[in-house]
Amino acid sequence: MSSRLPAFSGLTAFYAAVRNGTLTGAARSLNVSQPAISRRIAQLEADLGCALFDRSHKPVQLTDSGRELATALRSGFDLIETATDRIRRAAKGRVVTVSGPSGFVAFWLIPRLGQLQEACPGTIIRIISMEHGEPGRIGDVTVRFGAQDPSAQQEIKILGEEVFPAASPLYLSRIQTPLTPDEFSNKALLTMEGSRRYWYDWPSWFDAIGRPMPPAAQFIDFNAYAMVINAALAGQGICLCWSGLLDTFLDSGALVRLTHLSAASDRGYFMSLRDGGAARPEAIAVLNWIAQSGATPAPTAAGRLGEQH
Amino acid sequence: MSSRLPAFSGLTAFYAAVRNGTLTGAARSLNVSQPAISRRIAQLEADLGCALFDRSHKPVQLTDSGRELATALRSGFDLIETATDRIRRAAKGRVVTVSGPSGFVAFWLIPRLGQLQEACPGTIIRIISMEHGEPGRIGDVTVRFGAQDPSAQQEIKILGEEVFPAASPLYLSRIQTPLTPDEFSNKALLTMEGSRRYWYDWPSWFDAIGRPMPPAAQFIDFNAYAMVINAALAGQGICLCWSGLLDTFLDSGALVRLTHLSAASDRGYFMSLRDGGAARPEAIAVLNWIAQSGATPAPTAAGRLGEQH
DNA sequence: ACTCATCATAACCTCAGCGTATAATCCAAT
DNA sequence: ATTGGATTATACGCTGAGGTTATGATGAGT
Repeated sequence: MSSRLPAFSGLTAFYAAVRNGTLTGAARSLNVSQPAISRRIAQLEADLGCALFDRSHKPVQLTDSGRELATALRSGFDLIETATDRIRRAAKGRVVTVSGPSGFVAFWLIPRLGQLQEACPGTIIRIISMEHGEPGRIGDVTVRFGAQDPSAQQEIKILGEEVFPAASPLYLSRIQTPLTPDEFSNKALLTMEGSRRYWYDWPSWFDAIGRPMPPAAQFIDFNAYAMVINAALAGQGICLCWSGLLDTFLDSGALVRLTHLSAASDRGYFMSLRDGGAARPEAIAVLNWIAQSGATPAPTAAGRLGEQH
Repeated sequence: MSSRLPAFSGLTAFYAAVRNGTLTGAARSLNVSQPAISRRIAQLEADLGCALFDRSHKPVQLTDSGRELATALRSGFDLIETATDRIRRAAKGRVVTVSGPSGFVAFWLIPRLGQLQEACPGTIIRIISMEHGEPGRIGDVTVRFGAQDPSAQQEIKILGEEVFPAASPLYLSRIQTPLTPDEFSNKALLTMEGSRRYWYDWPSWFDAIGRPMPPAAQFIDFNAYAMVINAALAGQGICLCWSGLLDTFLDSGALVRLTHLSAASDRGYFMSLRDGGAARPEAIAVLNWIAQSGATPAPTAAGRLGEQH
């Protein structure tokens, strides 16, 4: 590009003044101070060698040269803005956003991200971790944990809730093994702080397996499930594991299941498309891949979304 | 303008890369370093959400998005550049550049600039001060000092060379007045340093009036006539005055002519149009105004340029 | 395998361009 | 004619955006 084009800071300041009617209005619209606009336009006028505004009036009025430049800038900027908008939308169309509870994201989704990317070339996966209770639906594909909601739009259950205790070999090496639930007294039990009974915690787990809560258990609280698991992996105590969520750690032996006993409910991880039937094909492809990779073998009666017969 | 337009620093860097074929070539053409171009384009790509160049090749190749953006930028920048070029040329057409010896500029032309502007509304007068010996012709209207050049294109003599000594009242109050040339001994004579005998200096002035150079005169040298006159105005000595040039100071009494004796030659200030008969009307108008304002009443035989019967 | 050109990134530096303060000026209302 | 408010221009001080250099990674040609 020739150096004959003026500095764009001046052109954009000038054009903002044209559209806003005053230099003060241009400053507001560009989020700078009014003197900044004044100087930029003065520099542009020095470069061009003539006034673009008639300053014998307040607010300023365009000169003939200013009018000519404004027309060219409108056309030129519109061309560029239209092209960049199309490019941004095309790029955004290749982005599929998946949101879910932080535990699910950290321990189920992210470990499988490489496989997901390979399964969906050309799609950029964007992940948003959400805590329980955050409002609304964010992202093209949304995963939530909870009970089935019969009035909700179509959801796929990808993991049910089956919970059992586990600990790391490091922890177990410091205490006798195997450790049965009856022997949890005086043991460190890792738990989610501020639990709202939307999932099993230690008391409700023991209740579900029909055993009393062990006396003198020591609770260590965290405010995110990822921190609970990180503490368990570090050998700091016994955690509750959701079946299917921590398979990578259980399979690798980084965590060891402590008993065949488990508590189960009809809750689970449910996945849905924010836009339902109007979802983009890229989003449907991501949802289908997650569904077929989920530990729960049987999807809900709606089956795979997007498939037609 | 919407904030949706990307930063122009990125757009211009990208477009320069497209036109130059490589980022390195873009850096050269924009006079910045190659890393600066690299970062600017990276920021643009982050804003747009996609790659504009395919970097698995050297040099880089445009992606589909890059090609689309390049097309839009070519059109948009061309519109803007064409408009700004027209505006610059129109503005430049209103500019008439007058060049002349620094003494003439400082003491004759600039004091009359207000009147000239009033006589030529819509014309921007641009003045270039030149020292003797500088090459060529600069400016639409050129004033030179020297002898008439019969082979030169049409010139108007605006001031002849008639030279006499003068001093300020401040200086004269410190010495006896009136001061005749015979009494210049031991007086401070202000002179142009490095005089090349193209105009009167003190020795040649005394020779011209048929009197001996006064012994024991004290010369104070300056390298510009304007400095000589400023020193005289400040009461530091006696200067040589060119008639017609310093009328404003003589008329106001800031300088006082010391003798009716003067030296004269056929040299003088000659004015011409760089473009001769092809000069723009604005330039012709400026030349005519200067000619009619000059102290020399009779122009050369060619008369006023640009006048038709 | 080697060499060269091209490109990306880290670390450091500085001045272009910002904001604030304030004065000048136009315009509408009184 | 006066006044108050809005708009614009300019001086001064400050800082972080964007430059540079150094250097490593990588593609392409030989």
